[in-house]
Amino acid sequence: MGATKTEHFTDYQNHIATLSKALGHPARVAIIEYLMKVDTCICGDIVNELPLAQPTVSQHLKELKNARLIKGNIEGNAICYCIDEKSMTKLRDYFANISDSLEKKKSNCC
Amino acid sequence: MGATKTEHFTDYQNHIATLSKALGHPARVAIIEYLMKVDTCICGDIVNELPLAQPTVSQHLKELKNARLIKGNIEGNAICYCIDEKSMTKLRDYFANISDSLEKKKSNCC
DNA sequence: AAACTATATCGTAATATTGCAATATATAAA
DNA sequence: TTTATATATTGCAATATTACGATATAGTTT
Repeated sequence: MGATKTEHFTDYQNHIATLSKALGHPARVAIIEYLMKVDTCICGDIVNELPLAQPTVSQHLKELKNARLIKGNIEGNAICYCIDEKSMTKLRDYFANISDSLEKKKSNCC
Repeated sequence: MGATKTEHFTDYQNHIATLSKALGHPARVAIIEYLMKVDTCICGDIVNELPLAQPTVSQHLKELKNARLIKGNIEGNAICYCIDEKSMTKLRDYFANISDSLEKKKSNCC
């Protein structure tokens, strides 16, 4: 036990869960927000923005990268991180679909 | 260590993280999908839909309820669960905002 | 080459999550 | 009131996550 039984669920369910899980930590939400704020993608200094040690930030960046929420390009010495538009679009579409369906149904049983 | 340092982040960041985290497990995504599918809110039998034991499902439902992604009304013997529209709207708005901003910027640096 | 800078990895401790059997609770049906 | 049904809670084992100091890696600068 302790391990998620991913094999029992559909690829789509696992994918949405992976994307959501990656955003399931305030530090990672903060990283996304920072990447949005700086407009152009930044090369480093996310560490200075967050109240966490460098290895911790690196770990969070890795998780966002594994989930494909961000991309990282090597830029000489530093690494240039930015948001992966595709994944964000996927999440937007997922929740938009749910929200719109609920609005149409107006199921007011609860 | 091991505990998330929530106090270092904004309420908004923590809120988005909480909602995302709640959907960060395929079983909970499956529950949401099931609640969408059955149109009217169901009273039980989610357990029969999932490849997990009853206490495990109950626990997942509790987490979705804690995050306010679903609501549960006592209906005699059983409990009537359904999606909380407000939280879904919040997530939709969050990701729509990010997606739209990215589209406008067209920051093609990565 | 040596020193500096930026980022990643390793190792480890603290805590959280996942999953389920056993059990509790509470309403419904007999 | 006994029995059945639906859901929650408890307790516990296995695993995952979070955080960070120490260290490694790799490019840059001097």
